[in-house]
Amino acid sequence: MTDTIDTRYLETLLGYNTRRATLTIIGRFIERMVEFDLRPVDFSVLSLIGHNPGITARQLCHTLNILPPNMVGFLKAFEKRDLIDRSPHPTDGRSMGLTLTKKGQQLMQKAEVAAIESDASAAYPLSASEQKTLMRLLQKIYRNAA
Amino acid sequence: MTDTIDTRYLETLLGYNTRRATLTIIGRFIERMVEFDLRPVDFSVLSLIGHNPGITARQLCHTLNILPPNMVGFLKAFEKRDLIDRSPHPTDGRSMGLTLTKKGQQLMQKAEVAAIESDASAAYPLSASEQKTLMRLLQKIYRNAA
DNA sequence: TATTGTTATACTCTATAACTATA
DNA sequence: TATAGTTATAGAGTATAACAATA
Repeated sequence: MTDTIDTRYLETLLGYNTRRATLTIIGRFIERMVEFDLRPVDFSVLSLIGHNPGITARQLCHTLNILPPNMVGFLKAFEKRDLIDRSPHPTDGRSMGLTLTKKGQQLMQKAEVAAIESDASAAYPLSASEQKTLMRLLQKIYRNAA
Repeated sequence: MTDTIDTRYLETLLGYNTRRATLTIIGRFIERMVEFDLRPVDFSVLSLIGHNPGITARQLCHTLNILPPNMVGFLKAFEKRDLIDRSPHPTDGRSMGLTLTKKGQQLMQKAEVAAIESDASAAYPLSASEQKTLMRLLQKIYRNAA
């Protein structure tokens, strides 16, 4: 490994750069979430339930691009950990409305603060204005996707 | 699915935004590479071999963060497709120097052009100057990772 | 003793088919 | 007939342990 590897071509590719940055940021996030026993997908699901009480599994799947069969296990595990409640949906007998339990709320309150801290630490080489710009440009890409 | 889901908190997170943008860009890349029968990881490996003739498997693993046992199958498949050659390493009898075959060079010449086109199409909502800025900010994040 | 490449294997993540209960 | 949730299962992708050959 004394030779230097030429990665200049790959570094001209947007996909390569976004992927590397994602790995850096998510890697840090994973470490930070160990204390809450949450993986990134757990965090996203619970955060959405917290901010959208009564949301259904189907809506979670659609929003987070998770296939329904893969959501089942997540929700089961959250229920077992007493982080969520499932109540009959008011108008649709097939669905269950999902809410955070008191324990779930307390966990996510701390986890969401930690997530913001983790992000900030990953973005520390960037100024506040650069961070704002970066978010704006990233959102432009995935919102305008054809 | 008539209700709107509130994703505002998640959208304040850098990790969420980079991941969503990565999925958009890589998704497009995957489609574009179908005609070359290359997955993203195949493209990265072959591109590095092309730009670094004589590179070893270990160097590829280190550069692309791939574990050695998982590289074995990739290289076997490339050899079977007559895309790479393995020659004895000049100074280290344990290693093999990897190079692209003529066929591999021809494939990657086209694939690298297609990759740039795919990137450009994913980045079309951004001006040229915004694209340059985005790359710079992303590189700042993964290069300065603590 | 350490490193390269390899085999075998396990674990996680993601994807598909098919079923039930309800709309 | 279509949709929400579920089960079972298959396929990628990623991880660890252990080995032979070479440094």
